[in-house]
Amino acid sequence: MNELQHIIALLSREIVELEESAKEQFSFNELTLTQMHYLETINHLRNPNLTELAFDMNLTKPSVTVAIDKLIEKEYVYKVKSDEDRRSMHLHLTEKGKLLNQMHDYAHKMLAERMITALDDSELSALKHLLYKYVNRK
Amino acid sequence: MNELQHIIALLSREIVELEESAKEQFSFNELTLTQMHYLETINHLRNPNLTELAFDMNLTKPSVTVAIDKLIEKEYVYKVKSDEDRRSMHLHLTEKGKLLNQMHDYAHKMLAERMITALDDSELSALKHLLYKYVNRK
DNA sequence: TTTTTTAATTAGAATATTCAAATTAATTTT
DNA sequence: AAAATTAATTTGAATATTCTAATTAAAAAA
Repeated sequence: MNELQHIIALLSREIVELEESAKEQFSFNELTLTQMHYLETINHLRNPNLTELAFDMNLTKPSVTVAIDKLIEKEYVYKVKSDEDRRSMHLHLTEKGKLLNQMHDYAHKMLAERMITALDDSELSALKHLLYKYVNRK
Repeated sequence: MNELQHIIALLSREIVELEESAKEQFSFNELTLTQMHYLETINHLRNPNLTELAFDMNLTKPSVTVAIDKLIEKEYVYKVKSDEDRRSMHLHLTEKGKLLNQMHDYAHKMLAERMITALDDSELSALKHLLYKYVNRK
């Protein structure tokens, strides 16, 4: 197999593991995997309305309505009626829901720290520069 | 925020997106998110028995028995009775279940290709070298 | 060899997840 | 202004997910 692809596979696996252990640190234990996925998607789409969320997740609107009701009940999400279209409800994460981001931050911080430990200053600066160039490609 | 951590966040997001779009390429549509998670974990643990799988996923054994029955029904998994302990059942992915790995490979290949496109030869070789050093740290 | 422990399963029940069909309320088209 | 469309919800139902308690069969300990 392509060597770069192999290295990416290892790195990718490490990121997944860090995210999973971060999830255990934070007390998201009261949420199912599916509910976590709803929160992730709401976060990623930045306050989508219900139709947008359903479309992105390949689910029907009734399914999403019911799922969101439960996340509202558990205080991870709240709805805001749109001013432009009074039929439309935008979904927001509550402070509790936003812990999700802290969880991701924690995982990313762990990886950054491991890189700092594993590489010396010049290597680290070179890696940072190269990854920076990659993620900011047009 | 730490700059390296920020770059890692972007890279991490990109990997997640590539994995998700790879999932759509392959026809795993007949599986739920949870069932995918079972397959991922079986793959990662390399043919665990039921007890090991339940422990790793923080679930009870009856829950896992039932979930695995469905994945066997759908022909993604099969069980093999252990020779060392005839009570124990080891879980294996079928050929259909192993498509999961091809899916991951596809996502990693996409990322590798994007890196090849975004960087020139010397940059790419430097990046490969640095990531190699990182993932192979003791 | 009898007792205890362990791996997995079965049974039965609660909650979660999802959908199609019908409804309500607001917006857009005619 | 009336008709058609659209966003979200409610209703009712099927399947998935999970658990506790009880059972079966094999292994380990007494």
